[in-house]
Amino acid sequence: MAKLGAADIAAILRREILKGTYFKGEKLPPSRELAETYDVSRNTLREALNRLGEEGLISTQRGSGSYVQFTAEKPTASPIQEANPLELIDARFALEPHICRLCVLHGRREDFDRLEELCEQMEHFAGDPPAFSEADTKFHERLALTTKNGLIIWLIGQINSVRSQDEWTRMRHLTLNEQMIADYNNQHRQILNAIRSREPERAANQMKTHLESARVSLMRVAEA
Amino acid sequence: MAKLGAADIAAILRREILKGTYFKGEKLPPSRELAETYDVSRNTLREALNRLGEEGLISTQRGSGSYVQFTAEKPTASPIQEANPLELIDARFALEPHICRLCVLHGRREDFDRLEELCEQMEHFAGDPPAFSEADTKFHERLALTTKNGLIIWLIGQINSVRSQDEWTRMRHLTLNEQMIADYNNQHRQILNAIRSREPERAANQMKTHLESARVSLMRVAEA
DNA sequence: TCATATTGGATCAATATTGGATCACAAGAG
DNA sequence: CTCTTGTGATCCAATATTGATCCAATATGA
Repeated sequence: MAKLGAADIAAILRREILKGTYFKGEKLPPSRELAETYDVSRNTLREALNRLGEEGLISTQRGSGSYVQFTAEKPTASPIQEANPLELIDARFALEPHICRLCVLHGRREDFDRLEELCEQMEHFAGDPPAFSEADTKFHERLALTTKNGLIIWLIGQINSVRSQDEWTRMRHLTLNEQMIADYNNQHRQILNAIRSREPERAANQMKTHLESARVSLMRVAEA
Repeated sequence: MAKLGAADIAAILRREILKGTYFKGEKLPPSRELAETYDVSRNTLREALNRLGEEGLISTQRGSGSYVQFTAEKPTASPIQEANPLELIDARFALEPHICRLCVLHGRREDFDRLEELCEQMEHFAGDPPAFSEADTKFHERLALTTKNGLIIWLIGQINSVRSQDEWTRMRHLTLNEQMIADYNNQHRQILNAIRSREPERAANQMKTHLESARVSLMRVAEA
């Protein structure tokens, strides 16, 4: 990265403030610290702060610090909403295989029965992609619930609420022909069987296979 | 972590309240306790509470405590805040090994250099548990950043912001003797080496080993 | 009810941190 | 060359933080 000047630093900080990283009245890090963060001298950094001060974005008080004066429209937007489908599937690749392992550890009869039900639903909806897709989502949510780990359940919930989920769902429906659904149903069965027979690694691997199928079909659509 | 001041504490608590972590009327922990939690003097903490009081977010009653006055739009009920340390480590078990794989895929020279720096920092702080712990957190954050996956970075950020993180940190410091730190440093090196030599599975496995160590020492403390 | 513990309120001197200011020097652009 | 910009260093002045101690209001429980 090229060496940054006062104007660059001012631009960076200006964007941070306008973006809403800080609430109004919050204190910026000390000038010495910011200088180190951006790898410039404190003189340069102070010059940048002076410009922001002239713009009225911050006010700085000797001996105390610099304080944000600007009120952002929507403070702290969640970057989660901008995730793209490929990021999403990588996140699933991280979480879901291990979720399968935890299902083996913490799952009980009734949990497996519910998963069984959902499998049957999905098979029943083999000719109805939207209905199948809905049941599929429930199946993955149910897997998360079976871990009995509140944090993981929450994480999966967050992932499912990502806005790009819509796009993902749309793209998904494009790939969901009967053959694909049959494959997925088979994979879901494999996963459930592995969990039922208490084989954590096999369950995790079946999930990886499943996700890999999903990724491949996703990329095939993405190219088109 | 840089030393926190009254403005920082106020910012942290303000965000918690606005986010809806506390319900209206709920009592905040005693000032002495909060002071210890954030590792500041009670004077500083009281200064922070005073500011929140002037903003009308809380009201404090002498001899009784400080009470939240603000009603959050959506009382959140984010179950993430009640995660216990074991749930937390299971979530890490899910995410971090795969993060290592993604680091192999997406990491560049400069990413590895930064990780290298953090490794050196941790080794340098081998005799200073709090400083080591801080660098350790940064190392894991940096791994997430190296994936270049915004969603995963966000997920790790969420996990790190869990309130029980404090408890986890506290318990952690109990186990951090020099031997433990030496082990961790070795494990971090192994992880970094595996990533550098582009061996995704070895990197993931090293991370599993690392997390397993952490889990074991955590459970040892939990029993005591 | 009353004794005790807990909680917030307040003050003070010592120390640490922070922004303000200036200077000599170096590098690059015109 | 000259002018601009950034650097590193140093010192200063304003402010913040600390740790300790005591007080006052409230909560708790016998």
